[in-house]
Amino acid sequence: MNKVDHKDCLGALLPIRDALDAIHGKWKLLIYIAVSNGNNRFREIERSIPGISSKVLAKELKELEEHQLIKRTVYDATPALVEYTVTEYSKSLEVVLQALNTWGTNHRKKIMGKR
Amino acid sequence: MNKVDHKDCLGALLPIRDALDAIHGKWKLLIYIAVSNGNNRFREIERSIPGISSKVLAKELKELEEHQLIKRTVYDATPALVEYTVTEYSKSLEVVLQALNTWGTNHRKKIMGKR
DNA sequence: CTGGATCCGGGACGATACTG
DNA sequence: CAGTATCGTCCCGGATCCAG
Repeated sequence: MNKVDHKDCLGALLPIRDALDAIHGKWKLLIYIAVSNGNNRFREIERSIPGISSKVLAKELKELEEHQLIKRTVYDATPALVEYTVTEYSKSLEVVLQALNTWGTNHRKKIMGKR
Repeated sequence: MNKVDHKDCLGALLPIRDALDAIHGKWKLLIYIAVSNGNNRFREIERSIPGISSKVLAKELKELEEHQLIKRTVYDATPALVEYTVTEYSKSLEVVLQALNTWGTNHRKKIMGKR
C-alpha cells in the first residue's frame, strides 16, 4: 500500500493543513453534527450545544460556510428566519472522519488516560 | 460504504479529537517529517525547520513522544547526546495522513485561494 | 549540545448586553 | 429570531537569556 515517500511529505503538508483547518477547533465538528442531526435554526443549534456562545457559534458557522460544509439560507420573513443545512459536498468528509475515528480509537487505547 | 449514522457521530467525536490533537498544530507534522528524514539530533531538527525556536521544539517533541510517534533516546556522553527517531507505531498514521491529503487537495481546489 | 526559565503579545474563547 | 458589540480571560507560541 502506497507509502508516502519523503519528497512527497513536504508537498503533502499544505493540503493536510487545509484539511485540518477545515475541521479542527473546539466546536466545528460539534456544530456540523448538530446541523446534520436536524438542528437547522441558529437558536436551535445554540441550544443543542451546551456551553457555546452566540458569538462563537456565528463565527464558526461562517467558517463552515466558507468551507462549503454548511449552507446558509435566508428566508424573507419577520422575524428573521435563517436555515442552516449540511451540503452534499460535506459528505466527502466522512471518509476522512472515519479514518480519524479509527486511528483515534486505537490511539486512545494505546495512550490510555493521557491529557 | 458504511455511512456514519448520527448516533455514532457524537460517540466518534472523542477519538476524532484525540487523533486531531496528536497531529494538529503548527509544527508537529513538520517535526515529524524532519525526524523521519533523518534529522535525529535536537539542533539538527531545529536547523532543518526555519523559524522554530528551541523552546517550542522541545515542547512539541515532548508531546510527540507522549503520543509515541517519536522516540527519545539519551546516550551517556559528554556533552549531552540525545537522539530522536520515529516509532514503528507512527507508521499507522500514514493512512490517516493520506486521507487528509487526498481530501485536502481536492478541498483546496474547491475553495481556491481562501485564507 | 540539550533544553529550561522568563517575559510577552496576539488570538481563541467566553459572558453579557444590545440591535433589527 | 438571528446575530453584533464590547469587554475580559486564558493560553499558545515567539524572543531572549541561561543552566547542566
